[in-house]
Amino acid sequence: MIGLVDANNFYVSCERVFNPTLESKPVGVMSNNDGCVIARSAEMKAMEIPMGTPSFQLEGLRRRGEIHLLSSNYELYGDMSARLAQLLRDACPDVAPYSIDEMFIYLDGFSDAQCQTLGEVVRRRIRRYLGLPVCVGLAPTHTLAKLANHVAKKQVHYQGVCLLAANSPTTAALLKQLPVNDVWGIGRRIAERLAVSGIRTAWQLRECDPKQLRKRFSVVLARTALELRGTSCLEMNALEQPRQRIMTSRSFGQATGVKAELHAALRRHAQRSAEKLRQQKSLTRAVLLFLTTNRHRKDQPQFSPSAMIPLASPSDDTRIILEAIREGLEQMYRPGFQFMKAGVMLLDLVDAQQYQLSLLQPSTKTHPHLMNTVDAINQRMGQGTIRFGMTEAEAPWQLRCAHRSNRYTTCWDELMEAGTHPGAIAAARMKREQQQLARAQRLAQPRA
DNA sequence: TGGGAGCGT
DNA sequence: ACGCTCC
Repeated sequence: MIGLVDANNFYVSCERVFNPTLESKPVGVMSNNDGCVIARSAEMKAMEIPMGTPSFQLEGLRRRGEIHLLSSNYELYGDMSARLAQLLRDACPDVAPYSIDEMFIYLDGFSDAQCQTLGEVVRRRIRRYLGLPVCVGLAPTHTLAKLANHVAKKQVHYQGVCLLAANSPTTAALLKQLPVNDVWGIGRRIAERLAVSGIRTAWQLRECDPKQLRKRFSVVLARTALELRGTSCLEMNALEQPRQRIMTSRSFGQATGVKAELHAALRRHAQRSAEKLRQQKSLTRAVLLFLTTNRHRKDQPQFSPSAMIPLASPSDDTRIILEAIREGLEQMYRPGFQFMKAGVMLLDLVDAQQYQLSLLQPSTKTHPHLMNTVDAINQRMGQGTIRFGMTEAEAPWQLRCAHRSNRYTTCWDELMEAGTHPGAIAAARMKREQQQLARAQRLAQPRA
C-alpha cells in the first residue's frame, strides 16, 4: 500500500500556525515578487478567486480588508516541510518527499486496517505537533493514492483519511464521476484530446487498452491507465537522481536596463546555481544566461537575449562560473531595453566523482576547500551570508516581498514575539539568550 | 501577471 | 526546439 500525505492549503496553513488571527479568514499567499496568488485558504476559494490571479487585480479587496494577501516565505515553508517529513519518518520507515507539501509513504506488509489506522495516527500527530492540517490517501499505486487524497480532501465524511482498494465498488463509483483531467498526469491539453475520443472520466481511461493509448497518445498515459487499474508502474526515484540541468531565475522588483544591475542579478543567480551544483556533487560544462523584457508591456520594445558559454573544463567553482557570466553579459547586452527578469542555467552536468576518477589528474580539481567553507557557512548562517563580490544595498531589481511574515523557525532575530501573554517575560528572556547565542556563533564561525 | 524541473515528439 | 505536465 502507498500513502500520500498532502497538506491542506500548505502555505496558508503555515502562515496560520504563527498567526492564528488568520484562522477562518480569506487568506492568499502570493508568488515570488508578489506577482500572483499561488495558495488560497478555503474561504478565499469560496470567494471564487482563481489560482494564479494577478495580485494587482485583488488590490481593492485587500485594501478594504476583505482578504489577506501575504508574500511567500519559502524559508518558513521549507522548514515546516522538513519537520513534516520527520514526523512521518518517526511513524513509517519509507518516506519519499514528492514536493514541499506532499510526501509518499510506503506501507509494505500492512493490512488495510493497519494502513487506515496509521493514516489517522500521522494525521493527528501532524496536526498536534506541527499545527498543520493534512489529508492522507491510501491505495495500491501512486496515481490511486493521489486520487484517494483528493477524495479525502473533498468528502468530509472520510475525516481526512481515505483508503481505496483497486477493485472495490467504491473506487469504481468514484472513478466514474471523476473528470479525467483530475487524474494525476492528465493536464488540460491531454484531457481535450481524450475528449475527442469520448474519454471524459477516470473510469473510461482505466478501461482503455494500454497498447492503444501508447500508440495514439504516449507511454506516460498508458502507464496512468494501468495505475488506475491498480498496477503500479510509476517510479518515484527520479527525485533522488541528480538534476540534469540547474536553473536559477527571478523577476525583478522593478525593471532595469542598467548593465551593472543586470550583472549583479546574474551574479547572484550564478552563485545560487553553483551551490545547487555542488550540493548534488556535479560539475558543469556550460553556462547559459538570459535576460527578458516585460512581455506584458506591449508598448515597450521586447528583447530576450541569451548567451551560452562553454567551459574549458567541467567545474563547480563559483569563480569560474562568474567569469562565464561576465563574458556572457558582454556578448548579449544591448542598451535601450527595460529588462524584467534574469536567469542562469548550468547545462551538460557530469558527476564530479566519476569525472575526476576517469581523468586521474588533480589539476582539474579547483580549490574545493574554499567552496566547501563558503557552503558550510551559508548552510549554517543562512543563504547569502558569504557572497562573491560587492553587495548592492537595496537594488531596485531585488524581489518585491512587501508582506512577508517572519522566518519564525530559521532566523534567531525573527522568532515569535509572545506579546503581553503571561509567558511573555520568560519568552523574551529566552529570545534574548538566543540572540546572544546567535551573536556568539557569528563571531566563532569564521574559523570553520 | 512565479519558479523549477523532466519527459515526449 | 518546443510543448506539456507537475507543484
